[in-house]
Amino acid sequence: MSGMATADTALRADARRNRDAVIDAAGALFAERGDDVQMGEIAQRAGLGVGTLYRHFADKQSLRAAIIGRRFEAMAELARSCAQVEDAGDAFESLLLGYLSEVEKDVAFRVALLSPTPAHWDDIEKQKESFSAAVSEVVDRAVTEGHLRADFTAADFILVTRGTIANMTEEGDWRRHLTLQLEGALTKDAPTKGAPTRGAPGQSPRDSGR
Amino acid sequence: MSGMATADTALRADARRNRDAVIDAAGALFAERGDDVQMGEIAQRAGLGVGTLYRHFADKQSLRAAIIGRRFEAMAELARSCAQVEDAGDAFESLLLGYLSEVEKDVAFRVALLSPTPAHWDDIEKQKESFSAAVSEVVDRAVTEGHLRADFTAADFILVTRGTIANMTEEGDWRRHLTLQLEGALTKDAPTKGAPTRGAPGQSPRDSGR
DNA sequence: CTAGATTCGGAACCGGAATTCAGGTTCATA
DNA sequence: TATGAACCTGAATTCCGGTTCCGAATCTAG
Repeated sequence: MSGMATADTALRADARRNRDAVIDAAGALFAERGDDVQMGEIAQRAGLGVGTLYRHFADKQSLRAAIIGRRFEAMAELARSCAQVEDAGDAFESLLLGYLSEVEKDVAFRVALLSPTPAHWDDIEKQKESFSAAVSEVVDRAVTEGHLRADFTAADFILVTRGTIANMTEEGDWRRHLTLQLEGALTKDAPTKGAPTRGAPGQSPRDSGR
Repeated sequence: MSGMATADTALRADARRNRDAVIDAAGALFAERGDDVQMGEIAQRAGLGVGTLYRHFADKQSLRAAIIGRRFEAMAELARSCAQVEDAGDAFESLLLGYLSEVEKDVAFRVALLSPTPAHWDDIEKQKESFSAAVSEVVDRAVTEGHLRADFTAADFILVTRGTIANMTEEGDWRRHLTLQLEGALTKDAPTKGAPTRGAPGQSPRDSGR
């Protein structure tokens, strides 16, 4: 029931240093180009030989898992910290925005978030749950205080963010999408935008985005 | 109407038959397992040798493009047909639901919809535009008649559907996500759920076309 | 029915990327 | 400092799936 993960196994000083270098290099590269990065490139960027990567990670898959794991860990951390924020609305907002802006920086993470979890990932499944729990806290509080529709849940948070993430591409502007979703998710007063419900005097159909 | 793409080039009878077989096989396989299907498997399922696939398509990429192209074509068709529906609300609803339920059946199509278009795809870009135009018609009409928020556009339709598609996975239930989005996108009455605000005519389990 | 062009089959070929491994090198302890 | 375990390197190897190639099989015009 304890130190199981990767950590403390008394590595030789240089070994640990190198392992970290690998993680950094891989993290950066994956974040930038997703999965299409080759082991050789990672090694190079870390200033090491490929063999070294394999001394620390069984295979590419494991390396990636380690990287993604970190991200999840960080997100769980973020969620926990947001759960401490006084105002429920602020807590929710900072979680939502914080999460998304973090995700925005990492292609590989995005891919991981959009694809069904690859089975053997179950140690990451842990982190996910931890994250989910914290999110739940924040969401529930926001619901209770009337910032979100009464039936909104942590699962919905995932749905909404996943949707937004799917629109983090060249053309599709995810903030717009988020707004669209929120103004339905947010409790009905929505001061954010001026979305007039009333009669619709002719609006010009040909109207480009912003 | 006009004969367009690759079609009628006077192929030997059996050749055309085989080509169709390839398209069917590939279509089914891609729809089921996305990109991780090998040429050999497609050939086998079509009851042909790999060589034959290459007689009809330059490479795997082209084959896939052909398949995806069909789907887009079909969607454009769907959109055009929905544009004919009398009631603007019904038109929008049937387009939205029709589109999504079609997409739901095809993994490869989903992937194509979520990933940035691979450059050389430009003949597909055509179909996309055609689709987009028809969607625009439907959407604009729905907006004018007050079924959708005034600033809703065809681009938003893409955002919303893409978001929904991203949630077409094992656990995440996309219908719920769609509801969440709609109740913000739809003009402000939304009584569907036990939301704290007032209510008006609903809109969730509507009828389906006529 | 026959010749010649088309099309088919599928084993062999290839390129690219992950993974291995046989030394050389570096750390840490006595 | 000396010594051996731990670690590193990177060329060689393995894997894997797309693509090619050409004799064999099939069509169709005449």
